[in-house]
Amino acid sequence: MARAGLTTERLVKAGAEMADEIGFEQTTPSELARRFGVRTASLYSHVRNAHDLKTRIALLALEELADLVSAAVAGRAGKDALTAFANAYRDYAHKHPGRFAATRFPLSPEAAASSAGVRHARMSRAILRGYHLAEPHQTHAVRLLGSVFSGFVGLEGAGAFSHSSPDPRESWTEILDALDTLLRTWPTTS
Amino acid sequence: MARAGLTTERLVKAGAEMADEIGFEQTTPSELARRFGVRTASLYSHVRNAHDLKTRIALLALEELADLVSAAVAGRAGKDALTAFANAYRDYAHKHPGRFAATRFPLSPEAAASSAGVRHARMSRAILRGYHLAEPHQTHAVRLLGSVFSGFVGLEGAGAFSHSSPDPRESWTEILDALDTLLRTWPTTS
DNA sequence: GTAATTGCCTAAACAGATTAGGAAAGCGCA
DNA sequence: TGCGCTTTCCTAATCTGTTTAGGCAATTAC
Repeated sequence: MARAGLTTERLVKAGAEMADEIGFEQTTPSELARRFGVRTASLYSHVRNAHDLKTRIALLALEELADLVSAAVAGRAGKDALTAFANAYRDYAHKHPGRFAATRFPLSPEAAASSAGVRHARMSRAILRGYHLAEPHQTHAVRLLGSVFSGFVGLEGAGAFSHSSPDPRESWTEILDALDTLLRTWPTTS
Repeated sequence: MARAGLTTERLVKAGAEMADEIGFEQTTPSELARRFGVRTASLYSHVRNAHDLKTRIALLALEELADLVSAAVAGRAGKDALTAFANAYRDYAHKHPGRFAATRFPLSPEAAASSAGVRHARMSRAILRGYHLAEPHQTHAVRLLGSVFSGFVGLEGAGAFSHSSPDPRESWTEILDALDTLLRTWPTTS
């Protein structure tokens, strides 16, 4: 019988594509096996279990996202960098909804430590370099940016903006304007 | 054999408590049946299926949250109302993590229409009344507030702030200050 | 007290996750 | 080329969760 050529990497890659097609929740070992034309049990030599598969997809997505954001931000500063970061993030979520959902999969401390989360944190701080915020204000601002991006894209994906006008893209643009203004005049009165 | 006294309402209520204890994902018909000391199949006279159970828990949580936020905001205006809204929201997520997760369960259009989502939207707009923003800026600001609250609490719950100082509460306070400033000086230059 | 109703049961089918052990494909090496 | 070793995928089996169909017993209504 011809072999299917399973490897951990191919499974995770295919799992990520599957997530974009049918949703991260529905990305299960059995469905993945179906796509490779093998029995479910055959995956277990390459992936520890269902949770491990999802973790690996999450790590892949975090790396991809970090690569894209990093490329988008390179050579930019100030508001230019802010919008490049934000748009790269949002574009990724739109093009790869399943992978984006995967980036929200709760990681174990060990998995989180080996993830691209560190790169994400560093990039957020890099954005703020042009705004000259001292600690602890910089950390607060990093957290605000993360909250806005994560929250907006999450709500948009959940359809929270679907039943009201105007188009979310207009809100996105105006919100980025507002954030830029806010960062330039951050109230450091604590 | 003595009856367990199952009703849809009791099941949903218990399901919500279960979600807070073991997580919304783990809130399944079989586990719920276990807690009531009945067979899983017995639930199916009161709840259509697993998805229906989760939807009902989500609707319950949305109502509860709307009640709490509404009570917190009553009689307040401006920054006072803003922080009351925000804190009620965040407190609920802390006290009821499972229910809060349930509020993010994707609802069908019909379920969403019959949900407390409308109340949430109305309350967000009420908050902004004190800031005198004209449309479409008010809508953009509503979406920003929703994004920040949802994003911050989501990230906090996922442990995204656990491995860096300072305490998220400090960020929360400073972010609310910043939002207040931002809303009072919203850049209407579109 | 009996009839109708309702509530929870048993039984069964089915799908997904996971483990153990087997057979055969492909590789390294004489 | 052919031998054995390793790896890959398989079968078989178990367990858990979801869901439907049909039955008996507890409650309610008269």
